[in-house]
Amino acid sequence: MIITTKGRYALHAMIALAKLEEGERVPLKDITAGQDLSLKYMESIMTVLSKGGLVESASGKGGGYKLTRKPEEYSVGEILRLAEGNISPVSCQALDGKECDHEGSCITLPFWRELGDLINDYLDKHSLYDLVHMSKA
Amino acid sequence: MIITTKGRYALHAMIALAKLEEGERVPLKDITAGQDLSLKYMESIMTVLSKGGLVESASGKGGGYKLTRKPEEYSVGEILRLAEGNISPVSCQALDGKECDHEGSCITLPFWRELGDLINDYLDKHSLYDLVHMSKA
DNA sequence: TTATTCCCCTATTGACATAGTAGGGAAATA
DNA sequence: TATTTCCCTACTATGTCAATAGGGGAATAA
Repeated sequence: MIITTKGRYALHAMIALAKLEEGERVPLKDITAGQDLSLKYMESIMTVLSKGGLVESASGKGGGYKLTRKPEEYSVGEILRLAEGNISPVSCQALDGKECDHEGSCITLPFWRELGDLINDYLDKHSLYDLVHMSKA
Repeated sequence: MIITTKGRYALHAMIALAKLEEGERVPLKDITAGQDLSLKYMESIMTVLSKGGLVESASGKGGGYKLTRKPEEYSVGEILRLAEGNISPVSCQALDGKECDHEGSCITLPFWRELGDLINDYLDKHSLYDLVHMSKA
């Protein structure tokens, strides 16, 4: 599985934030509401998104999270790559080219590389905005 | 990881068979030669390929495996799907639609579905022949 | 008949990733 | 003062992947 629950939670959180009014913030507990997982787990995910600069956080009363850009300025790819760490269809590519050097070069490597590119292209050409408005189609 | 070592071993075995002369058979131990994994493990993979009709087997002395069709008549996709069981980028799709029915319908589902289709299309449009001759390019 | 080779089944192991839960303390801020 | 993010740690449970190992049966060619 390339995309795990972690990436999906991150994406759903971003979608939730994308639906807010300009300037509005949402605290963790409201993001988590509805989905049955602990605040703590969602917190760890939001922290990654925050450190990566995809969302902005504010402490204290009235605080919470909000997007740093407009929904159309995020690609699904960057969100997922940040949350997942690594998105690649085969393990050979995941590692820094350490594996698969037995017997010189692997015949299938370019094939996997192209597949990886294909996937990333797809994820990059869709924006968060697209995702939010997809259901309306 | 969508594609695991199992799928890759299967693919490499098929590539090895594709390089044979017409009618020639290769026993398990020759397929495994070079790669450092047990006969038994490779055997389990070959059994799947055989049951799936992708290769033909013959017992006894002089026996072994060979392709049932020409290399250009296999798509990489069918080989991988057979070996892996399931190739899909997200777990929601992997299950028989059991999950993700919380709250009616998931916004991102069509997005994942399209990604899955994209991947399968890519895998299906490349043949075993392509793979064998890729390195010569 | 004997060696070879596939076929099928079972058991076991180790490693690693995924998927969470839980708790506490510090700092910011309305 | 309450709320809320931030940051850290520890723990567990489950599952999948990746193999290794062993044994018995059946086909088949030399």
